[in-house]
Amino acid sequence: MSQHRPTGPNGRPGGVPALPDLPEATVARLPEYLRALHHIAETGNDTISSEGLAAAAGVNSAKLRKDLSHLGSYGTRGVGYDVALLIDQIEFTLGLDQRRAVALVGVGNLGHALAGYAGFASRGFRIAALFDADQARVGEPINGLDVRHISELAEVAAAESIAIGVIATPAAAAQDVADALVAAGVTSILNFAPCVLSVPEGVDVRKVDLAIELQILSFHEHRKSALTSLPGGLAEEAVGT
Amino acid sequence: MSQHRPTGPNGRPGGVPALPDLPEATVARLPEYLRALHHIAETGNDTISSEGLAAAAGVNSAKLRKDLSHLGSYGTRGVGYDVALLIDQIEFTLGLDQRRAVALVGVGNLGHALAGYAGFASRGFRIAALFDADQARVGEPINGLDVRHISELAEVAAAESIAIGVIATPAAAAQDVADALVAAGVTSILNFAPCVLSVPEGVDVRKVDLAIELQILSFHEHRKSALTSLPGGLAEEAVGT
DNA sequence: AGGCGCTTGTGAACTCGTGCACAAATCGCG
DNA sequence: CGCGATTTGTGCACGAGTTCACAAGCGCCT
Repeated sequence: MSQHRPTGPNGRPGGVPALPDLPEATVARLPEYLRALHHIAETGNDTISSEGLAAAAGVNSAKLRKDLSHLGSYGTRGVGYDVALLIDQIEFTLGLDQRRAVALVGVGNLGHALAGYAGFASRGFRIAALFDADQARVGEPINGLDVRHISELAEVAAAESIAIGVIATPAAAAQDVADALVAAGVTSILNFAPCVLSVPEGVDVRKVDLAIELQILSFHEHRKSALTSLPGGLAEEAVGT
Repeated sequence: MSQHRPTGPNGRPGGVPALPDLPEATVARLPEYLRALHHIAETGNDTISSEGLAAAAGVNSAKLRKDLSHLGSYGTRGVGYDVALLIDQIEFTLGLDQRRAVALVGVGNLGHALAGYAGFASRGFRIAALFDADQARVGEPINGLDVRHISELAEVAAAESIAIGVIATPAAAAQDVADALVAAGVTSILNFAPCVLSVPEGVDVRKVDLAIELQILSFHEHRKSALTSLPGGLAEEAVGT
């Protein structure tokens, strides 16, 4: 990640973090900008215009500029943005200057794949432990880590200072796992199980449901095929992410 | 899925589909309502109030009512919604009354897991074919399906009338795969590769990036830990999905 | 038959997000 | 040194989405 911590223009003076209260929509796009910036850095470019970065991230350039302006003024008019500086700045904002430890619960079909997903390691995270409720799976080595029983969660979470948990269990087990994660001090959960989790205030939950994504696409398919039999054109652009 | 196709109140008369031009935000929530409804149906309930369904789907009840009102008037005042009728209605709207064929490209770590994910089959989709560019993987049987070489894509897509494609390849290959899918007649793509795809007008793309989800959680972690050292309380609710 | 309690459906205010369009700032060149 | 080309940062208007609050409708009980 970042070596030097720039105290750029309008940088947070006196070591007090800014906490500029970013719009949620902006936060959701920052990771995309970050990925695009890393890609641009690899091609050897030192600076990039808002137009170029916006294209690489698949967004409107005005939106990108407004998003970045929320972090502070890190561009140079007439020139563009310093790629390395912007990478550092976004990584700091996202809290990626420290490599965060993640607990993964459920090493079934999907959990297995997640445990081996290189994208986590390369983008700021370290899968610190794997858990499962099935005693038959406990002890199994996956990607250099032994699966542990869910009952050890609290102990391991404390030892590894884990604050983020990933749930990749069947829906029926997900709420129990979420409760256990919260009890172990986890305050952010990524839920792959197709169900709603209830968690105490202060705990963030994000949900990824693969079937839902397909169902949304199905709707648009349905709509498109209905349109072909109607007079109006079939103008439709890629649906927002 | 649905057996009978109800022509409910204000139902589309004369076989002309309604196409009520649903707000995109509503479309994105319908699958969640559908999942909750199936769950409620399993518990034996025939009707459900907006309050109850909203709780099961994790949303505000006013929002739920407005969403459902876009599909037409399928509730009964003083009573609630007929569960079976609503399921049929949402499935029709999402185009799930036909089981849609899906092509999965890339049977690496993640693709393997997706190929075996039971949630697709149980929620309206049929993985019709698996593809990979690596000749070493071609022929490998996964979950009852043989992996085929990507060059066969167009042929198979036509034979199986595949309109939806899933990309689970490395980012470097994703654009080529997307081009091949579009050439094969696919008009909806679910992209798991961490990159922006460019596709012609009329093709829908949805992106799922697992690392991005974690990075968004990381931001909130970062923010929470910064807040603990500040005067104000740490009030924060679960972040929107 | 009539009234009462409950629940839906929706008008209206409000918040949030987006995109245009332009002023301000910076660089390079003559 | 000044001017023009270029690009950022942002004020403003617009549109989408959310939430409140309540009228309209339905069933049940007396």
